[in-house]
Amino acid sequence: MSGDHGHGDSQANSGSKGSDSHKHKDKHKDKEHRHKDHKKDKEREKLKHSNSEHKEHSEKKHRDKEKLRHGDGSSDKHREKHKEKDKDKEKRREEKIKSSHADKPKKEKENGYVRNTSPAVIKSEPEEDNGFYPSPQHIKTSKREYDDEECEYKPKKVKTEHDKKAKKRKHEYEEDEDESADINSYSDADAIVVSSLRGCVLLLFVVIRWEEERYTDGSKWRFLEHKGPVFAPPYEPLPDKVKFYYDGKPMKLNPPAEEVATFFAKMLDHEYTTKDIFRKNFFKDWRKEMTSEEKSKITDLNKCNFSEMSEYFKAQSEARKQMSKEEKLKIKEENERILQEYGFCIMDNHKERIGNFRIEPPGLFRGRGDHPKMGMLKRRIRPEDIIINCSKDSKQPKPPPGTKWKEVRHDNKVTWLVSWTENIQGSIKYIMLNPSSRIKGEKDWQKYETARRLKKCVDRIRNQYREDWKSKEMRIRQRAVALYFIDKLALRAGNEKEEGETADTVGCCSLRVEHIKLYPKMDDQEYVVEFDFLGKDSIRYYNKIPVEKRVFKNLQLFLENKQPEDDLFDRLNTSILNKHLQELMDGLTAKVFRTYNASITLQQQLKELSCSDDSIPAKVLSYNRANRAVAILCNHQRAPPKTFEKSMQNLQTKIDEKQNQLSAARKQLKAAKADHKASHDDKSKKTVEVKRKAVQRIEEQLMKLQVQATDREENKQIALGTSKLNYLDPRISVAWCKKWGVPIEKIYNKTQREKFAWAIDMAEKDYEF
DNA sequence: ACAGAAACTTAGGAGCATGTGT
DNA sequence: ACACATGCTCCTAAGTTTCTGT
Repeated sequence: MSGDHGHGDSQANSGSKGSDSHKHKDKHKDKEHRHKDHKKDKEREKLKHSNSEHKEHSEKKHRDKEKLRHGDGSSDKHREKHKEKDKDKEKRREEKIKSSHADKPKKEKENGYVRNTSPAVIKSEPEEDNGFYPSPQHIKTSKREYDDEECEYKPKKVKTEHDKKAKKRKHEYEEDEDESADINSYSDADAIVVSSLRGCVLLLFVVIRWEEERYTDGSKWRFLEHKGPVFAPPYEPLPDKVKFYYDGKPMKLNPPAEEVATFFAKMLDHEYTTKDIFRKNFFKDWRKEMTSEEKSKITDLNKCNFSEMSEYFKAQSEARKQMSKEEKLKIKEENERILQEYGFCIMDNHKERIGNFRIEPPGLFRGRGDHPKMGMLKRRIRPEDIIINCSKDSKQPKPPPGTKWKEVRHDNKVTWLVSWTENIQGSIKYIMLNPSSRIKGEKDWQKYETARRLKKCVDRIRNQYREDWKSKEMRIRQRAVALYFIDKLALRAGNEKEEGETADTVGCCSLRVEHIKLYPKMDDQEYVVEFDFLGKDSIRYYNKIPVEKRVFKNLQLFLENKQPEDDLFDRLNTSILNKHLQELMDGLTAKVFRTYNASITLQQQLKELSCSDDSIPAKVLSYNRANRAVAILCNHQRAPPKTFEKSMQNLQTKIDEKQNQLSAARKQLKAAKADHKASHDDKSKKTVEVKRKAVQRIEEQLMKLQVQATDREENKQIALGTSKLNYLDPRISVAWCKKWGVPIEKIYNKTQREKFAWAIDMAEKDYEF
């Protein structure tokens, strides 16, 4: 598998800690060989450019391409939080800082490092980005202002009078409940609303949502009506012929124990059913469901044989695939009916799509990465577990016959419709609205507006933290270095987590000593920091970057007298950091940096890569590359598709074929030309034209295939979706499409267009983030 | 001021629907 | 018409931030 990617291996493997990585063969091996090749080097080059926003950071960004997924079971090291501070150590560190601070001016001169920002300048800036919110008039007057003002979603009651365009829109949208309304008069983005209108008696005012009134008191809605959740179907006991064997002997289980056994049987093909923790947790929870008789008999999971059950389920799913068209249609219709009945709610004057109206079915918990609770039983949720949230004056949802809700409340300070407490972590789960809803769209918009406000003061903040690297207080230095990482590397904040409750993953503030390595010199670079840790979802973050000398020195200081499992930033946590950020800019938190850096990178990359001479597919490739730069920045990875190699080969075959076709066509053209030269008649002239066209067409097709191949290769282990959906201001993409004449459908699929309807509606081609 | 709970966003993967080429 | 690849939808875990109570 690695043989054909020669030069990527050393890097890839250097970070692989997995001692039992062989267990994960197919998937894991692939991930381990996320290799570096020329294309990727190019990519990396681009990324460097993309960070020119950080130009005041003197060093260039060197991002290592190898973002490897970490093997399971590699760090079952026992950890102890050394939160108890050793007073002596502390004192010594503080003293060291003081002394190093004392001789700083000298050093600074030596370095020729001059601060170019006078305090006065720093001070003058806050006035600009603090405390200014546009009046309602600002928001209304024009589209441009819509884009450029920070339409801060500080709940101001804004009843919008619409500008021309909005009026037109309103006219279009403002059909009332007449369900025979002409579907064609609705925009694509509202197709979902339209389809929901069919067969629906509910009153509906489709008004353009993101221009509607907001609430000043923190309430999220006035009216909320829905039908409650859809519960998982009840358990259907297995037919008698399907047997479970214990110690080689058939044994009929009672339904509760049988149900849990089927959960295990369904997962038999998964590698994790072989894991000790998984098996242990499962067995413990399974036994809780057994009768005392079963309990006394079944004492060893290794003696359990679930294979008949497993076969049965495989056969069932096979049968489902083989169903006739009619049967499939019937199921589809039933699903549609349920969607229509339970999938929508009325919030204020809109009928809105609900996100997840189905209650999570029971099953075995599988956390990601090395999760201590994997295999535990996720219990069935009953109506008695459910809290309903709706408005007092709405028609309350009815619990299934013979059951009761746990509670019905009317809390309009929150956006959820239904909640319940989950039994694995004891956390609360919610049913909320779809991303296309007004309430989510507005929030999304607000998020990007906050990021844009950061754009205005990011220079000031960067100067500030660079200044803070010199502070005499340890906590301030730590805060400043952490913020630098968050800004430069788009790391997550990194909350503390309860040990033993979840997989051992970290973010910036929770980095431990063992997660970084310092290299005063590496190849031709100085002050290189190597990061290697598991982040959210146990996705490995591996990166080597040169940092400024001062950062490097600080890191050395933070590492002094610490054990590998000690916190790197022992005087810092997310709440301290965010409090600080809040003082720097209203609404600023650590994650805003990720949003800001992602969006600004996209904008820059698009500017750099787009070329008006390009064909549409080439432009789309440029877009995907810009998108990819962001995904790399944010470390959004995916497992290479199972069929990757094969599909790549197929594509290559197609390309080869096209090339043959092309040379054949060219020959024909040549022959036709010669023919024409000889005869000079009309007929041969026509033939030349026909052949010329053919060549052209084939050239285009070939180009398209090649572009496709490039795109796919570059995308092997990078997931574009996450950044597209959560980090990139959609107005940038919309504006780009308008500017370069690329249909929006090339960039966003239907769901995405629904989610970003607000942006599609408001961004013009000159929009700037 | 802090801890724990609540609320809400961000995340990757499974599985299914759809489209495409033969 | 069929097989197969691809893209999309759903699912729900895992984060961050905010709120609440002491």
